Amino acid sequence: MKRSRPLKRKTKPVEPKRVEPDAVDPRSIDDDPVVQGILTAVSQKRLKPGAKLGEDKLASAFGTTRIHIRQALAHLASRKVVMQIPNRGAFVYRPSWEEAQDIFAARRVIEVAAVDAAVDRLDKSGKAALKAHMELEARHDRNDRWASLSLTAEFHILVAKLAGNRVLLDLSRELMLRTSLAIATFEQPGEPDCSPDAHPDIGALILARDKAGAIHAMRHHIEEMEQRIQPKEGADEVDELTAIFKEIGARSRAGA
Amino acid sequence: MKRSRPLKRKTKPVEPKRVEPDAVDPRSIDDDPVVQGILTAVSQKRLKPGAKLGEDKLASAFGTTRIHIRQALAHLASRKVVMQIPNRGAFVYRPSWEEAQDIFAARRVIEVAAVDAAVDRLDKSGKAALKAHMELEARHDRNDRWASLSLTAEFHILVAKLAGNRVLLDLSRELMLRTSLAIATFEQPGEPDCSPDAHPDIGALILARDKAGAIHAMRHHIEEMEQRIQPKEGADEVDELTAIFKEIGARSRAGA
DNA sequence: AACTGCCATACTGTTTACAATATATGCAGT
DNA sequence: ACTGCATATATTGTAAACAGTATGGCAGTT
Repeated sequence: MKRSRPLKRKTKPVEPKRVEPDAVDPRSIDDDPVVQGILTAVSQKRLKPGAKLGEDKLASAFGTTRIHIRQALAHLASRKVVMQIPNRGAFVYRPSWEEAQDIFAARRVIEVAAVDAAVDRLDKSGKAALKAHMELEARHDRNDRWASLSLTAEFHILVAKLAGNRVLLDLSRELMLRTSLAIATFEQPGEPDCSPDAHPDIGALILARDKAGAIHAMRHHIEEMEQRIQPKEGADEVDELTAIFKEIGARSRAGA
Repeated sequence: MKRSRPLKRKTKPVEPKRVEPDAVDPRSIDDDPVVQGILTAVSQKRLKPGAKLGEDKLASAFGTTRIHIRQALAHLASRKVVMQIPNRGAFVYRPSWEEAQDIFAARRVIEVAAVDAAVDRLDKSGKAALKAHMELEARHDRNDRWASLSLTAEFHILVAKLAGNRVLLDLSRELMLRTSLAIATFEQPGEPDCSPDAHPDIGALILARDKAGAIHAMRHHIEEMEQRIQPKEGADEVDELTAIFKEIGARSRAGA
C-alpha cells in the first residue's frame, strides 16, 4: 500500500549514502575476554547447564562494567550458549532432550562434511598439523581433566580447519559447544565428551586419504557420543511438573 | 560479601544455588519486531549490503528506543547479518568473496542433509504442506518481486522444516540469509536468488521419495546459484588500498 | 583551482541513576 | 509446626545525560 508519491522520493531499495564500511578493524565481540572466558568455562564444564550468570558477579569477576557483561551475555544468548530470562537473568543454556538430539544430528552433518573436505584438501602442512596434534593427544596427561577436554575438542576444531571453510569452522565450533552442553545436561557424571580412542583412528584415516573410512569413523564417533547420553527424566523437574499438569488438564487460570 | 549471619549455618552452599531457570516464557530476541523487520528487509533485498543502519533513524522508524535498537543490532551482528564498526555504527553485512563461497558450500551441506532427512521423514502432512507450497509458487504473481523472493525462500525453509530438526532449520535460515547477502553483494543486478524452475523438480522428487535424485537436484540448484555470482573486482575499493599498503609495508603508526 | 588543516556537527559509546520485577525473609494466623 | 501474606533486599531492565570519535563543510594556502 504505497501512497502515490509524485515527487522523486525514493521508496525503492535503500541506497542513500554510499558509505565505505570496510577497511576498519572489525574486531568482533567474539574476541572479547568475557565471551571467551565463559565459552572456555562451558566447554571445560566448569560451568554447568543451568548455572546462574549474575551480571554483578561477572562484572566484578572480570573487572569490567555491567554493560560490557550485558553485551557479552547477549552475544552468548544469540549463540544459544546462555539463556536469558526476562527479569531473571542469564543462565548457562540447558538444551531439552529433543534439542540435544537435534544438535548431535546437526553436528554429525557438519563434521562429516568437514572430514570430506579435509581429505580432499589435505596437503603437507595439513598433514603436519594433524600429526602434531595426534602426538599431543597421545602424550597428554590424562589426569588433567580440563586440559584433556580442551585437547579432544581441539582435534575436531583442527579437522574443521583442514576443511578450509571458515563458515563450516564456525558452525563446528558452535555445535561443539552446544554438544558439550547437551552432554553436560544428560551425561552420566564424569565421563569425557569424546571417547579417547577414536581420534587416532580418524586421524590416521584422514592421513591415509581414505575418505569413506574417515567419514564412517567420524560418524561412528559422534554417534557413540550420542548414545552415551540418556533422557534423564529428572533433569528438568519443572518441565516434568508442567507435563503432569498437562496430563491432568489443570490450568492455573481456570477461567481462561 | 555476605555479612556475618551467626544464626542458621546453612551458609555453606557449596553448590551455588540450585536455581530453576526453566518453565519461564523464554521469548527470544529473535521474535523482536526490529530484528524481524531488518531480517525480512535484507532477505527481500530492500536493504543492500553496506547500507548504514543508524540507531536514531531505526529508533524513530520503529517507534522505539535506541537501547532496544542497539540490542537488536547486536543480535544481528552475532548472526553476521550486520557488521558493527566501532564508533562508525552498524551496516548491512557485506561478505568477502571467499566468505561468500564458504557460505554457499556450507549451505549445500546443510540443505542436502535437510533433503536427506526430509525424504526419510516424509508423511501425510508433510506431503500436503509441500504440495500446498508448490501450488502457491506455481500460481504466484511474478511481478511482485518482493513476494517472489519471500516465496522462493519459503520453499527452502519448508524443506528444512520437513527434516524435523530444529537446529538444522535454524542453520538453514541463517545460511539462507547470508546467501542472500552474498548474492546481493556479487550478483549481476536484478536476478532472483533462486532460479524459478528448480523448485518444482526438487519438490516432485521429494514427494516421490527419490532420495538420491532429490539430493542431486538440490545440490545442483544451489551450485547454480553459486555460479551466478562473480568476484566483482571493484567491490571493496578500500580493501584494495589496504592491500597496496600492505605490499609496501607501511603502517600508520610508524613508531609503534 | 586543488589541497591541507581546522572547526562544527552528528553519531556512537559509556556512565550514571532510577524504576520494575523477582527472590528471600520475617511475621501472623490457623 | 506449617501455610499464607507482607515487607525487605537484590538483581535486572530502562532512561537520560555525557563524553569520545568520525564525518562534512569551510576557510586558508600554494
